[in-house]
Amino acid sequence: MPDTFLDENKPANRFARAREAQAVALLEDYVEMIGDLSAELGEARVADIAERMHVSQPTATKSIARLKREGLATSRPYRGVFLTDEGARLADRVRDRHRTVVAFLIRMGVPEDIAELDAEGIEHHVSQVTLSAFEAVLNCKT
Amino acid sequence: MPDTFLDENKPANRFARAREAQAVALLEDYVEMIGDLSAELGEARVADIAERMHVSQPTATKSIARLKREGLATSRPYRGVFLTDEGARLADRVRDRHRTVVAFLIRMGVPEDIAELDAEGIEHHVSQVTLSAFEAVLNCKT
DNA sequence: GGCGCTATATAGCACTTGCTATACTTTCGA
DNA sequence: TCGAAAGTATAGCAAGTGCTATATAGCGCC
Repeated sequence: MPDTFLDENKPANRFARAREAQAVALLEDYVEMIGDLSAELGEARVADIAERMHVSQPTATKSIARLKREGLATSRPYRGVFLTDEGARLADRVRDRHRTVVAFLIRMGVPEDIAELDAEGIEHHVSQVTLSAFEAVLNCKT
Repeated sequence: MPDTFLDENKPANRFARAREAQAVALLEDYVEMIGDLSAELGEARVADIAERMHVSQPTATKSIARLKREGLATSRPYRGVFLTDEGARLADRVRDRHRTVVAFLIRMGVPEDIAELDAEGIEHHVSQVTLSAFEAVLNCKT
């Protein structure tokens, strides 16, 4: 699994690409969440992850299993979940991207609460090129 | 099923909302595609839909069945697929929204081909408020 | 009119992401 | 220390979206 997901692969067409991005979106959300919890509480417990993701605890466990399969996290039974180096890098990138998208939407005149909601869906589909364009807008046109 | 999907429901949080949008995205893509094919060829055949969506023909059939369940399309065995009034309205809205998002990204400096790719994923997560903000940018700042 | 090609439908499988119910471990207080 | 509460894992189910393989219907051509 490459360090960056979306930008490497070039699926057949825009629909296939969007499907690809959607499959990765969940992983990105979980990784960011685990990173946040680790920073806040020192560790990420399954129960906390489930609560914040608004899913049941077994659902969280199942998704965490996928994170482990993908090499993004580790965990031992009845212990907390920890990000691998790769997972931590992904979490940082996801968090930065989220902040950029939210800030960009707000700059475009979108109310903050709606910017936050929309960004959660949009961010997973923003390529590096588009993200850079957003950053350019944020930096230049004060 | 309301005429507009995303903007009506208010799921528990941003993650639930993003999941909601994702479930609707496929329907939107199919509906838009069927609308396009009907306009171009006079009717939308399963084989053409499958080809353009880059999925197998049985997969297209299954998704069309869901469209029919949701009241967005109709079809008789071994005949073409047709949009209901509601489906046609949705198709129009989806097409307009897609155009707006693409145009907006291009205005932000994103190359056209990348704008097209990213828009396919982004558009399904753009609320009416954000879409209006995009339109405002397109109209005002010439 | 019937034969074959094409289009469509159906069956059956895999995987993902949800859920509830239940079993098991850990932890903490009495 | 031991038992209950809390946390975690597992089992089993549903729905959605993919796929391949196969059956069936429609259509055109001889």
